Amino acid sequence: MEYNFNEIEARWQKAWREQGVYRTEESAGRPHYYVLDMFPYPSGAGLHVGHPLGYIASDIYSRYKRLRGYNVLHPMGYDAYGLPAEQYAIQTGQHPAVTTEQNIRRYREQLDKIGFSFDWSREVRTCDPQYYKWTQWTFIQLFNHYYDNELQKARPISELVSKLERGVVQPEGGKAWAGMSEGEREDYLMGHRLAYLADIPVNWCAELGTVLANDEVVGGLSVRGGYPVERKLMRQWSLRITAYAQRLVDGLEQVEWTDSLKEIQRNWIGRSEGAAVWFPVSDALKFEIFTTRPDTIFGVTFMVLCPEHELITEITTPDRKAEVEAYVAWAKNRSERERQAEVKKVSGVFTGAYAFNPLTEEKIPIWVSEYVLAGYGTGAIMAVPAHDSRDFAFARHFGLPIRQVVAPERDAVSDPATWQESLDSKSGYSVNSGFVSGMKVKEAMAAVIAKIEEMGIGHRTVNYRLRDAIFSRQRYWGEPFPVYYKEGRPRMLPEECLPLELPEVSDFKPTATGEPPLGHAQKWAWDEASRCVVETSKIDHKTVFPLELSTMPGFAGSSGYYLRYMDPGNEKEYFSQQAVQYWQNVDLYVGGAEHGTGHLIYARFWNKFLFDLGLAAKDEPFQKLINQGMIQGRSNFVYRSKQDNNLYISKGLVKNMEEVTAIHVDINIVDNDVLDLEKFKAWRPEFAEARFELEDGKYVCGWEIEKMSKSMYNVQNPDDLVARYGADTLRLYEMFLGPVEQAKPWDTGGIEGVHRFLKKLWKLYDNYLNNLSGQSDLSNLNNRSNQSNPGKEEMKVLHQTIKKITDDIERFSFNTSVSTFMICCNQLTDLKCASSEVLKPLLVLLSPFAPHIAEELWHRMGEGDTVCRAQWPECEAQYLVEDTVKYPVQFNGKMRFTLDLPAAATQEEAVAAVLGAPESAKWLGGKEPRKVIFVPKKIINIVC
RNA sequence: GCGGACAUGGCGUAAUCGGUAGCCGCGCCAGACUUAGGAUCUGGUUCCGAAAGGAGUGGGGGUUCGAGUCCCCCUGUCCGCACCA
Repeated sequence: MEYNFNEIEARWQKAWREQGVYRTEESAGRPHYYVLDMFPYPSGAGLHVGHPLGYIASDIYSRYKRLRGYNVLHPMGYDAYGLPAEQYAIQTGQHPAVTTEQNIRRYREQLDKIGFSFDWSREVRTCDPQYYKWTQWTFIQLFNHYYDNELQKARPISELVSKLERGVVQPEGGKAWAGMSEGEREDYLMGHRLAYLADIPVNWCAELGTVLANDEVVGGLSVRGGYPVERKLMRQWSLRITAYAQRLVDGLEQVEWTDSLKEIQRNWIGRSEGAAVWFPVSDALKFEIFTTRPDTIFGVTFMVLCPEHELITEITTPDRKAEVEAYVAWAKNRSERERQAEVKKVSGVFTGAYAFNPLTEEKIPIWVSEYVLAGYGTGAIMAVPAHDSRDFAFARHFGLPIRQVVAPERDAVSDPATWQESLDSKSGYSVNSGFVSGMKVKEAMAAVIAKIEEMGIGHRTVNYRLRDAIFSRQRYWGEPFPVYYKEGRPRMLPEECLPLELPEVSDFKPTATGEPPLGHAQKWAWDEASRCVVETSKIDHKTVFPLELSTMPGFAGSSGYYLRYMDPGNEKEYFSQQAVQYWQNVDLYVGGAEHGTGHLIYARFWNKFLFDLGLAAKDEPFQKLINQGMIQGRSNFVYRSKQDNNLYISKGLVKNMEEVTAIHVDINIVDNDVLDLEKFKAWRPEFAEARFELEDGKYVCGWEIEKMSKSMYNVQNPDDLVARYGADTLRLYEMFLGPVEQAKPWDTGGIEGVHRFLKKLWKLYDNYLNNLSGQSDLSNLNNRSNQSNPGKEEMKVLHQTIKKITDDIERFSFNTSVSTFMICCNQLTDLKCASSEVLKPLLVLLSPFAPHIAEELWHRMGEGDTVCRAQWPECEAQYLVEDTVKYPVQFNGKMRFTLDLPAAATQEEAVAAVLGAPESAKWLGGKEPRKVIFVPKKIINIVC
């Protein structure tokens, strides 16, 4: 019988779906395991072969764990809110809900064809009101909580209020709680809520009409679309993720992620230890700076404020005023891109004012420069040009003094005027530094901190590079905020009124007045009395109030989705305690490393907050994480002659690339770099009249590795491959390509080999089944092996395979597993294996990788139940032991002969065998060997 | 500039503990069966050499009886961050 993969795969996919084979229920007593994929954004382009790479790997592991007796949760869903659907809507007027629904259907079809074991009854979509109800609910909780630095966890804001009322806590601003007005109190609390509204400098992208989070901006351009981004002060919702900075750093110790990804997160959080120091300007005025090098305080020769610093207008002397104002205005108008492009250009202006160094009592000039950032530390620095490269460049540019206070060796002082660069190293000794002179840098740091703490002018502190996450987007296609505005202040909707559903709008573009698209909504106002959404026209600011017009960003919906999978149908809670106590957290998370500074930080923060609320079971959401490598595209080119615009020259005949134009050609009309001429002519009208210069009768295309993208015609669609080779071949081939974690170009060159293996495997089983029914040549049967009595050789092959496959899966080395199967199949074919005791367990081993063919053969072998519910075979050690092993015997590292020894030979037996061998005599010459290195089953090494 | 990862045949890769480097597959070469082959099967395929033999895991050095693997330096590629005080 032929291996008819299309028929087999369709039939089993249907059967699995109808029987609910992959349904998962909580079941006490069974060990549980949660395998999660990063859910996809359903884009209009559909899946390409890069998407399933991680899904196949996680599917293999899920199926393996199930066969091992685990109750496995392996869900899938859609990250369905996002910019592309909305931009498509703006262009075509199609409602994002409609296009999203279409895309989801297409994704689902494509996913189904690959034979994944997802429990689709648990599907979540971030744009489903029953899902985003809980995104909104979490936002309200964030608003109603603050971070208690003593307890190191989130607590209800009412507790803070109570502490303030009892005087246990004093407001930082100086003004007492009791003396505050209602408004002042609300402002104060807003400064502590974990979700808060504030005027903050944001990344504003005019082209997209929205603000963006830091991880959505790269090099001053938006990640999506690559449009310019500028800094702008806007009133925005933010999440106080910085409150969790320390826990986000600490938590990395507990999880099994790659070192590189942990390092990416540590860098992003950017923890640095140092000191905060107050520098007085006058008796009434002082300002705070942050430094990681308190030991260099004796080397301060000027101070620098960022252009946004509030003190600038107060301290600037009248004669400098015009110049300073001009500089500040210039700096503020510069785009983010200009700033970043001109990082090396030094600019700045002197304010005319001076600060006093509290340790040296010197008068130090105060400057303003954009190299000091408003968003980090206090937006003000003490400049130590001798030991900081940026301060050094600034000092050189403006001719400011440079004073050495650290020397690489004790008293190795030189004239800084001769220096080419600053001495930034922390190894060395303090010099010219008063009471710390002569100390090592580390000791000097501690001593200076102790001194300033004693003087009450500063303290040890920690700073983070991480910024609070801006949570407002001026977009339509996102979760609405459960917020309305009363007397100019935000109010949360009552929890019972959730979800607050996204309203219909007439236009997805921002309004003429610059309001977000929700400004177009006819019905977008909150009636406090009837507690429902009413027409916008009814807003009277007495009983009917305006609702928030911005929506939540993409990371809102993806921050807690893994928890919702545990209990997706729950209408009363985000997820039940019963479910979360059973599943705990994600055991294995598979996805791309590009989410390292976005989703993976936000989700950890979200989870930690829910953990503080007593909802999440674990502090960290993702125990083990595997980053699948990106699959790049392999583009093909044709070469058009520059002389003759209809002449296309085969690659080998192109003598000079100057004479031709390389044109991207659709990889679907190219096979093994050979162009299909007829399909090429039919591809696009301009090629209809094409003529070719062929080599050996073929047109050979050029190729290059590029990003997989529509515009380069190099997108490999999995459906075509499934139709041509079957899902099992695709699954095996994607794994065979190389380690899951590694980035690699997509190349169909080797897919035939994998497909050939499945055909051989099919034949192996087909022969066995034919022999059973006596339809074929019985001489194929091996004497040593029949159905009830497998030969020892076959058992050896089987058990070696069990061991290898089990080890491979445990360490996620799926590419080597595929090789192992090929070897096993070849060996069993050579042995003419005809024993169900060997062939059946092999199908169980194969089923995580190639579930359809395994299932089909499993049934043909007479099994009733699905192979998915079989038991993973145990490896029996007796079959792994070789009777004898050939040992290469080496003298002084040079191999001279081999010896047959029992596999279980000991050191003594090995030595005796070597000494007894006639070959030894000439090397040892009767002497005892100096040393014998014996590696069981591998090698005997003799040192003479 | 800072941080991280990687470097093995013509290609994708393997070598799990420091122990015969190159498994498996692609490609290529030769052969078999065929009217035919983009089907199937068999054998070969790191490089140099007719062979014997020699060289060999980006380059240089070190540790070791023994290094693709460990340490130091260099080169190259990829990724992350980037005026973060």
